[in-house]
Amino acid sequence: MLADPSRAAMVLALMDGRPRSAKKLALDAGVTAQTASAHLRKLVDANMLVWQGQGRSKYFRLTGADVAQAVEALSIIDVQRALPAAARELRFARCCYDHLAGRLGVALTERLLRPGNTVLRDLGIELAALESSRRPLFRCCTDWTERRPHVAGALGAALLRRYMDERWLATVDGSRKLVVTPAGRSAFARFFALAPTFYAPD
Amino acid sequence: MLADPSRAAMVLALMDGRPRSAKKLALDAGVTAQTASAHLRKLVDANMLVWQGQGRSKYFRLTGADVAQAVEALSIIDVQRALPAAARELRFARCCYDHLAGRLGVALTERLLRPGNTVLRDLGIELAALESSRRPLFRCCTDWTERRPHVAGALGAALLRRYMDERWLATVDGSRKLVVTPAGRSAFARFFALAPTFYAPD
DNA sequence: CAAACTGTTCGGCGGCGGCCGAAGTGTTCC
DNA sequence: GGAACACTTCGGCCGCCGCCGAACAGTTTG
Repeated sequence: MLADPSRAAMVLALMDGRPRSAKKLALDAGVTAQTASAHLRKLVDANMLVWQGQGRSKYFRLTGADVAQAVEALSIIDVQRALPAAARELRFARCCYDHLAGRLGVALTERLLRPGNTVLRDLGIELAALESSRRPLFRCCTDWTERRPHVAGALGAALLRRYMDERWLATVDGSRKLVVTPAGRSAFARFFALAPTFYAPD
Repeated sequence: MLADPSRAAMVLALMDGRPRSAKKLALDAGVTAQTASAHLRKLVDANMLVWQGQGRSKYFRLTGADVAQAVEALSIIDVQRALPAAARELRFARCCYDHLAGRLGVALTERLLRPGNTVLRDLGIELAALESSRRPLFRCCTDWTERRPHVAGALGAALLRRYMDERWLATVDGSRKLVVTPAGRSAFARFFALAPTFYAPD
């Protein structure tokens, strides 16, 4: 499924967890609508995508976070070689379906797990409320560019939602890439004790 | 790379971490030697396999445990559907490169993490000795058939080695599949408090 | 040395599958 | 109603790539 460049482009475009129309995905992949239609059908048959009709459009999204994780896992092979510039930026911060991944995701997770920290309380995140959802509260999702864990599951999703709501992170041209806003730097410093030097390039 | 059935068969055959000759891999994939040679060259160029010459033979193995994990991650999509009989058995216990995965791997890991347990001491496994190696001592590798973590890294490898040395687990016809011996049942009950009912079919 | 064996390169065949143009269904908007 | 739009189906083209047979290079065995 992912071996075909067009299908890979479509799935990659959906990696931020937001639905897209068939037309948009065709443009992303650089193929005509009828070619895209065939590909999307295959991806749906393979249980990787689901869709929802709305008017005359069909909106597709990944079946679940696990599909995104499987796709992320594949990046490991490319990591070995020199990365193109665009991919380098992805390493710093990106959406993995509905939670935060990359260097930043790993660093924040590490702070979150430090004994005695009060990050969740400071942020006002209620674990009890999240536990009502059917999905697991906490999942450790191995970050394939960093080779270290970051937080996924309901908590991971709630945290990313919060970062976005507060405008600490912003999306870049509709891709999975994320950038830290000035407000975000200040907030991550306050809540997570993240030093300014963290943002320096390698 | 993995989209081709022949290459997939070769990589799958190497998932237990042991090297195999080009000829053996050609047989596993059901193709002639010259076809296999072309595939193996591609897999090496893609940094997925490495080889080592020995006499007139070339022995191939996976580049590392991370490649195995990426391959494991892909199985998630198939898990959704009805599994063929052979795959069902893989779910119970298998090698993931050099450590134990599947239901059994997850269960033993869970016991290992219980507060106050003395499993490592009982087994006589020296963490200090493992720390000398360059690879991480402990890695949490998400089990893609169980969706729960099992132990990887140097410790995971040391544990599997121990299970095999003690003949608690045995390989089945050279595949990744593992079966628990009678001695293994008794040992896992003693050291890990694993109930006999654990082995009952779903 | 020849014989046997492992792995490789070369050349050519064949088929799967991705691609598009054209035409058809259903929806929205005026 | 008709025009514009989103998506699908059909048919046919084309190219990539996996496959093998044949021939070749290097190693082991007698």
